[in-house]
Amino acid sequence: MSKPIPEKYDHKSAEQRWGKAWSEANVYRWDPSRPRSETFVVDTPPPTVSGSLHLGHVFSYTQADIITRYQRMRGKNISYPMGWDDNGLPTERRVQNVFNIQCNPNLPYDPTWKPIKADPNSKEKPVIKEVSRPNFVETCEILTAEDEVAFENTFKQLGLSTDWSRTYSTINKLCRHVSQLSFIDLIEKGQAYNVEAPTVWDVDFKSAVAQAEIEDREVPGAFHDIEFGVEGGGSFVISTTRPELLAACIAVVAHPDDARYKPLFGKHAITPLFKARVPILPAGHADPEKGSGILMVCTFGDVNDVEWWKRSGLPAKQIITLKGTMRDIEHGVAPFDSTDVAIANENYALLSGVDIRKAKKVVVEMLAKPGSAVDGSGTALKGDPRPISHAVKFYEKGDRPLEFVTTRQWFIRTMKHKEALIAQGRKIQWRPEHMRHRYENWVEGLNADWCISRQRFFGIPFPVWYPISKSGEIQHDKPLFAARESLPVDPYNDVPPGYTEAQRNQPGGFAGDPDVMDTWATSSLTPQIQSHWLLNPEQHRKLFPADIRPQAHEIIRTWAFSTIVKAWMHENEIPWQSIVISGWVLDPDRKKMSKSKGNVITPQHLFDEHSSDAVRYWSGRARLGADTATDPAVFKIGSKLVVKLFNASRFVLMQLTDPVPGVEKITHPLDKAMVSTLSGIVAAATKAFDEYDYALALQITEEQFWQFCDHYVELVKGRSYSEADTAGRESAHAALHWCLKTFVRLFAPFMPYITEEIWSWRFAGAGRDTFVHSTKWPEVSEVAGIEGDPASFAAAVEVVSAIRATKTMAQKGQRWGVSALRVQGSKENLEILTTVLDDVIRAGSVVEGGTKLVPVDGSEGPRFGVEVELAEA
RNA sequence: GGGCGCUUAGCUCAGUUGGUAGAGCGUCAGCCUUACAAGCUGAAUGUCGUAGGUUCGAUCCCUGCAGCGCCCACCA
Repeated sequence: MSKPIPEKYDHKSAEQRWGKAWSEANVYRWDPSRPRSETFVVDTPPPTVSGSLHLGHVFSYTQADIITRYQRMRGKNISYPMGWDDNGLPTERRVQNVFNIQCNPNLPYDPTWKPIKADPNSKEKPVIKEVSRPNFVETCEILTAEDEVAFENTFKQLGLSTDWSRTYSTINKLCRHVSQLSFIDLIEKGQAYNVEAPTVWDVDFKSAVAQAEIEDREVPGAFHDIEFGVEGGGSFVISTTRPELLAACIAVVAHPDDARYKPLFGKHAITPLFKARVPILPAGHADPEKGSGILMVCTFGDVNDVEWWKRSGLPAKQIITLKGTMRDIEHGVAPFDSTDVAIANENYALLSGVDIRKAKKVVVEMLAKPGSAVDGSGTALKGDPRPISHAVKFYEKGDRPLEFVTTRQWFIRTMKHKEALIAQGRKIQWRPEHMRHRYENWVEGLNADWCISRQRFFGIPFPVWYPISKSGEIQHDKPLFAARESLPVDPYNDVPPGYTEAQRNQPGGFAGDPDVMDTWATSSLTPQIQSHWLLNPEQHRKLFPADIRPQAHEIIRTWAFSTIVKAWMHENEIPWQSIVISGWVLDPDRKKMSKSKGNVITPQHLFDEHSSDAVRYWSGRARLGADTATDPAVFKIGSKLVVKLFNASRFVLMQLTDPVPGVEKITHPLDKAMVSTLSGIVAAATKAFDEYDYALALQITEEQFWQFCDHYVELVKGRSYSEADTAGRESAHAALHWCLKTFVRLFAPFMPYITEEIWSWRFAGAGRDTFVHSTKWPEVSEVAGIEGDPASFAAAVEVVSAIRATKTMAQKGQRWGVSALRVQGSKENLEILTTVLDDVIRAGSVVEGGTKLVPVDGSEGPRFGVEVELAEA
């Protein structure tokens, strides 16, 4: 029953020992045989496998783990697999660098090829080898597997109770399968489509980007005042920050009520340099207060341009290429329409093929030249450019502003479903509740459908081919979709039904879709990946929708949003009952921890120095959604608590008889009071946990635990050691045992190692009770019928504290004797005190017969007046 | 410009049916007390951001304002 109790606690060996024991006993395995009603499903974030885990991961994953451990102790069958996000751009770049390879999707799979790591110290210019997409994916899996081992070790040391037997990675076959199924399903439901249209485009990555991946950055710019001519005479000045788009100008607009420009509406303007004849029209989005109040519409400068162009029916003048250069004049794009083709051509020749950053300078120089004005009388550029600072859209991983260019992309319809998506969000419990606003705010602000295609190589391909006409044109409007049964496919290595490989890229043959899916197109399916969705409908019913989605708040607009979209479109469901949002980890100066700031803290040395339990304690103290500063003091408090738990448990357990009396032996009023108080804590902690307020549960548990150590254990010591008072001793032992067992269970979700250690000494039993993490969460019913009066405990504490204070003021040790103790109080309060007076006298070292209780009237002020007389020696 | 959150002791933070302010850390003073000196005992510390309002009474409810942080939008 009981094991020898060690004298010192070594957290490092305990972490190793218990980690191994849990794993061998499969404590965290999901049991597929149990029904949905007994199951608790966690939709864990798959961390991006690149670099290392930092304290932010530790913080948020711990919070989810605490909730999950609580649910497990409540008897739930936990489904909690870890995933690795190794899909997408970060991995693609690393694989390229580490192996000196590049993906060429046009190559066939080469089963004999093996990746070789490049020497990172080599001074020679690397030779880049091109490999097929399947080879590239395999290489990626090799590289990420290494990181995944490191991640897994860190998470295991942290004590995450994930089911490591069910780990997935977002590029693996299962995820490719589910992602492609999702795509086909959305095609069939009419929610996915492809179209050639102006799309947000990153010129460095040469890929489309979704609205969710765009961020604003404040950058310097300058207003350039450019004079336009008016057909039939006259002129006006436009202020623009993007003079390089002048050649792409298709119209000029001003606000319908703007008196300055009203007379011009319906007329035509003539652009400088290119002498294009463009209409002057009213448009609501023009702000009379901004610039000169009149602006040019270019194809395409911003969202307004795109919107306006779509409605106008005017032909686009696309002058920016996918590479971020001005289109070549050879392709016959210049001069578009012009009233003076020769001059337009001459001017555009200077821009042809030029990088857009340089093009701005070139255009400005041309505009500043005498004679550049439309009527030839002076310069078209009026005055000097006026520097401003303004927000510009960037791809979140990019370095150059985004452009709008016309490309063919796959989209998922979100714009027309805003209402439904908000309604779905309202069916989900958000913790903290106010995070729901972020979601609704985002949905309401959507201005484009969700673009899911990326012009990258590494990722999940679209299960799509296109027929090629006899004349060699790829027929994008007649896509050939893979059959569901054939998934997953790679259209560059697999052949569409009815074709042969020989027909690939041939007139009359077919071509594979070259794009891959956006990472979020896969991450949006994490609940369905865990449940195996269409691949295993029975398992899906047991695991979908999930119970909780833990995640960070900055990815509400990406991960949470896209997951809600998919669950709704596929099955008209919410993906999870609750979404619990963790806050950010801030450095001690309250700045967000991030790689780019260089203030990232890695967890390993914190584990070593303070123990995993202490680091978890720090995470558990922070409330959901609250940004939390890294405070070394809190880690210290955590390790102090670990040590205290160890010492107090050791002390309590060593004084207990074997076997320990059952709770029915708890008869002493002080013991009953302690038990009742703690049972109240159990009820409150349980309620807090059910509302995902684990931090409150920890706070009240911790508070009560220190009370237990400082007061109860001290008060009860004498009785516990007593030879004479058998009933009193049994009562004390039974109470100490139940209280400690209860504290250990209450702390278990937060500090899995120290609690398991203590559990093993005396509490471990068979089956479910083998481990504290599989045992039952404490329940009030365990001590049903024991109704103590917490006031008696409080009375004892008050009087003992007064005795201690007297001794401390007298600079005496606490063992110093008390020759006389006089307590004044109301009759009722004295009666309460009397029930526990024996413990008070022993704990305070009061001489026999030295105690006097004096009843007084009135109950103002403190409950007792305590006079203490210290013994001479 | 729209939205959200925060503002309580030197520091980190608790404080919901509104009733004379709490914890830990730190500070100070003591104490080797039948576990724990990585301990124990005790002490000091706040016009609860600001200005109004509601109320017998406001840290808590309402309004304005300020500072900090975040999300979104605009960005010619």
